[in-house]
Amino acid sequence: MARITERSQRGGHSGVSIEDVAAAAGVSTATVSRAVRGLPRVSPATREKILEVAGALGYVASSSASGLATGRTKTIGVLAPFVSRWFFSKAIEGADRELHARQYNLSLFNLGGHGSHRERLFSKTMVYKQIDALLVLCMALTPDELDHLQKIDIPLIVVGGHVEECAYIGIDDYAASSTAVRHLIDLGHRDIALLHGDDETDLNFDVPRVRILAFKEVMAEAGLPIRPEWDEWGDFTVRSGQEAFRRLWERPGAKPTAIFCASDEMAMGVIFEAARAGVCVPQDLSVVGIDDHDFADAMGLTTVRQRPDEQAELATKMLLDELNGVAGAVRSAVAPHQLIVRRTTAAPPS
Amino acid sequence: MARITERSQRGGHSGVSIEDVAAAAGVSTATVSRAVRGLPRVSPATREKILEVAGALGYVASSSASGLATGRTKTIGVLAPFVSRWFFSKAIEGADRELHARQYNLSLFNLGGHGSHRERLFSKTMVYKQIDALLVLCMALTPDELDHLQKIDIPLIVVGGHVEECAYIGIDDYAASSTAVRHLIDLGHRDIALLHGDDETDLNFDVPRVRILAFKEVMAEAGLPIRPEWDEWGDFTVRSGQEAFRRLWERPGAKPTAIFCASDEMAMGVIFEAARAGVCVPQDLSVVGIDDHDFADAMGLTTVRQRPDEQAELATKMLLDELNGVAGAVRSAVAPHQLIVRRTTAAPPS
DNA sequence: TTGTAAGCGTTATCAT
DNA sequence: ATGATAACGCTTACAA
Repeated sequence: MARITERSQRGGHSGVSIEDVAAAAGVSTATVSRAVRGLPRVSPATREKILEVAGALGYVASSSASGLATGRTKTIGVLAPFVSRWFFSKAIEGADRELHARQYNLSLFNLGGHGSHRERLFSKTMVYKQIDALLVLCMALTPDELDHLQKIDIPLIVVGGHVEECAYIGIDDYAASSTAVRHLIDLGHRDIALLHGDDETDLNFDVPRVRILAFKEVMAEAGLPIRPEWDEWGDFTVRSGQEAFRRLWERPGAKPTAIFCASDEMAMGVIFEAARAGVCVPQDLSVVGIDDHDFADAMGLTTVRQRPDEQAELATKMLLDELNGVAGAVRSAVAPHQLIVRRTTAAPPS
Repeated sequence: MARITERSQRGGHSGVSIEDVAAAAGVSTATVSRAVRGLPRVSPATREKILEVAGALGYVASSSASGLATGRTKTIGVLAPFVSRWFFSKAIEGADRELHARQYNLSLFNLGGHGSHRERLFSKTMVYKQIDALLVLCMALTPDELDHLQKIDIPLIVVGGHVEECAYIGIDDYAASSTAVRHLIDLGHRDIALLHGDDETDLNFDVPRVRILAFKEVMAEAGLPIRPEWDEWGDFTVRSGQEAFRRLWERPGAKPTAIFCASDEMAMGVIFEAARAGVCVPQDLSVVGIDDHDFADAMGLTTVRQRPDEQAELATKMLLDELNGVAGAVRSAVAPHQLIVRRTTAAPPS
């Protein structure tokens, strides 16, 4: 009682508890709890009064307290190797949309690509017991990490790439890549270079491999040669695209008339650098990417569109459904992709 | 006791509590608590044993429980109008770095630009009582929202723009803009267009205004005319830069020889569209932006660099220091900027 | 150095 | 429909 008074005198707002509301409304805390959560077994009159009092007092439940009582934190974790790259920022946006629409919080864990503070995150208190479910964005997990997550035993889903034994949402990378390469071939290209993603780094795991495979098989299918000296790699960034182009053009010998890039950012790097080198796109060189990055339209980049935000949104929905008791809500699904032909691809010079 | 056994049989890992550890180590929960948190008053031997047991059991404290007990959630909230735009994603990255390095969690709230689910976020349970401090990224707050935040009474800081009565970290927008415009003037330009940020939208609040002001004053100072028909606006996106360029070039009459853009993304839009229109940059048109976006280097964009990640990192540090008892740790500070001359600016055509 | 026990603010189970 | 009351798992005086 003394405490309640103290608080009221202090100016209220800061620490009004359910008890304060109960006292002010002349009911028990149990009733307040039901009322504010919209649960049944509260008479309309009581509910109204409680809501009014609660509003006036600026009451909002302590998440720690209800978390303790219910065992659920109402927040889901999002694990990402980067946040400022297109795919990831879009995915985060999508997850956030769904999460906040359903009154959940989003706890972001940026692993920073190459296992920097990575170990700490997994083995320590962080992820664990702070979240009800986990959304993993496009990154490989070590067996250890996987094991750890398994033990935590919370709903888990990965977006944008396959992880063994985990449900995942993503496009059909093989089909998407094939589409892009075939587009080039249909245009009449025979000398096609490949700019694939880095295989050494841990992120994007087998996504790069699948894209490489698709390229090779489609080329072979069409009876076209695959030249090792036209097989370049990058790490999905613009800069690596620039560097790849430079290496390609500095090397003596014939030049390709087209290049298939495993991501739009790399494709853009190629285009920027081609412009500097006086190589005209698409007259001298056709460029196709994958993603449909925000800038792709402005640059006229031909690409295969995917929507990471929608993928993440769907994944989040599944997680939340699972948490709400829908058993089996979390399941793998393949997201759509679509070839978008713009101005960086054309028939090869004759 | 019965419960402990049940749990152990269930497979352990999922719900080991401090009591389980205490029992297994033959000490009290108080001692375990001290030991795992590295507090003094625990003999080396006991500590070692406890840590060992805790490790074996896979114990990690429940954040809800300790949150309840201590009144601190160990998470700070980050409010952003967007997450997939350069400034914001970089800032989030910076905040995350500092936060996770100091064992804090980052709870992300994406307000989505124009007050969409915005009201809900502020007036409801979300932000409130879930976080120990708040980092606001470059957005205006309504008086209501401000009032609300004031009442919550947690450390607050804003990055990337001024909000009344709040500590903020950001570059000196006036100086940065002046530098950019002066660069153009020094190059010999007299016919300079302005592509400023949208004033109507709520984000970036007075940042646009300051940049406009700087442009006008520097122009006036140099005795240069400001033509209303060369005063275009955008919303900081590439697309809006493209549209602005189109409007500028479709309009009959003389064309500027240079354009000062209030952001790199808009500058890029201008450049892309100029290329399509056959206008050569920088021969026909010099373009300067602000930001030093990830793509700026690849495109050769002359710009004024700022580092949102470092700004957010500093802001976060201040917040954390304040939480750790350093009174007055949260204070306004101006972040550095630097003119980076690249290849989109040159002397005007003679 | 270590233990006891009283909170912390909710939720949930039973009664009533 | 409403109210006691026992958890929930941890922290923290205060004792020992």
